[in-house]
Amino acid sequence: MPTYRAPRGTRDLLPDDRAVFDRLMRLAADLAHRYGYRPIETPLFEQAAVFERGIGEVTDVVEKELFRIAPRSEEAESWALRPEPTAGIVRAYVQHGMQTWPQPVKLTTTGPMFRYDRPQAGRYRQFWQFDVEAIGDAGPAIDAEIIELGYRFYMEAGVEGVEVLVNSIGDPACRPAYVAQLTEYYRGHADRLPPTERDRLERNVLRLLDSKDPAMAELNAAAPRITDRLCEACAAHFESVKAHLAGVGLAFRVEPALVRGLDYYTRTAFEFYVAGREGQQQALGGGGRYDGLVALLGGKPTPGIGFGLGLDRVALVLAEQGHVAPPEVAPLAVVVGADPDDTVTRFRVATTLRAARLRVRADLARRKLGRQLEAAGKDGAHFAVIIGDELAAGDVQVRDLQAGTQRTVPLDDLARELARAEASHHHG
RNA sequence: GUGGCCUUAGCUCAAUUGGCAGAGCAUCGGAUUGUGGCUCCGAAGGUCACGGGUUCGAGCCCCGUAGGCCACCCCA
Repeated sequence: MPTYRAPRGTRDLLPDDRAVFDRLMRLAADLAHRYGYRPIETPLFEQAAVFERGIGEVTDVVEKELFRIAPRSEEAESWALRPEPTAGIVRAYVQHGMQTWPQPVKLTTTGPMFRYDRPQAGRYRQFWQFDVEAIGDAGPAIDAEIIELGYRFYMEAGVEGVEVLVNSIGDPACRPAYVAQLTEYYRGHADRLPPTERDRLERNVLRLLDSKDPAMAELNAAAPRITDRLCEACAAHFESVKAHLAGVGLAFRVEPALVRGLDYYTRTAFEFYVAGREGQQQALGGGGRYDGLVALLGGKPTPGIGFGLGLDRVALVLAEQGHVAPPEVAPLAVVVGADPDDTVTRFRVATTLRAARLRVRADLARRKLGRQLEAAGKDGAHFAVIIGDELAAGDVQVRDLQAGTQRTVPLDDLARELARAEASHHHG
């Protein structure tokens, strides 16, 4: 029983896990770059008010999941670890006057987020998101670009069975009326609401729509739909988003029950979902438009849209779908020696090869040659450089561990020979 | 935050109605001392998650705690 362990809901990404994340993060960076989004890095923590104001005081994320940092006595600031990246990025947009940059400002970041949830498979207190934001463009085309970018991430990552769900949740012009109507509808059927659902009626009516309670199915099917109650501007925007998606052949499903957990969303909401897996962590990512957020955080009224994709869940689903981690890049050569104690020479030869920019491991453990070669084989190294008595004549043995062949090479030619072998290996 | 199931070596798992904690893999070492993969031999590795209780005796029964998982809640 270890004395110390990783905190609840966190985990260590061991080299094999980290290799998967590396690949995903490289793909994320490459895709964002391809689409013209520039990397940004904001702090892992912010003034708590950034999240309280931005995300909404009465959301679950702020009410019960925010990782608050106890303020030091001499400081008034109340801080919290970021539960999502958008609020911090928008804060940076306002702070640095990005409204004077060419609009829209297209930004991306990938990193850990923190939520004080009860952990489960695919649900962690520290989790990684690939995030993309376009701030300063109200048009529907950018919505489609972002949705398509997110979908492409899953495709290029190799995730199978990703579905794209889209909806419009209206704006301040039409949503209040819809919410009122929906509240009235459910109140009229209050006697049919399970107790837990009755609580949500007053807190967040929209949440009733995506209830998993079977008792709600019939009631929800007959509930008024936001897509039927959008104002003219929102309806036109939504139609255009769908037309843009159809224009690039991207399959999507309109899901009227798709609502978002954070207050700042307006109009377009979307989610990437993978069906048919064990467990309920089927939402791989999601996002939406947040036309009110910049103003909420002290900037001029500025539209924005973005998404966050959960890398932990992508890694989980990839593993479930049978995708294995890419093999670690094995060293080109391992320097071994007949004299177990002569680590000086092994270290020196390896250093020379590394200076020639070759990927070389030195076996510095004091074990006999057979064990050194065994370890080199397990490493997957292509060559073993064997140092023995030939060194007196300025030679070493170079053994091809895959072919089982071996030949004498002058130490002076070693780097050149290995470099040539590596080049021909890569091109052959 | 609610309920349920689970926790034995680094990993995957055994252990009779309560009666001396084991295997495979991995690790390290050996097989007449300068050659890996195969094979054989050996070693190390455990507070049976942690803390109490019952009992002559607890990995096994009871209570609590922690962690994991599942369903909620929520979301990525």
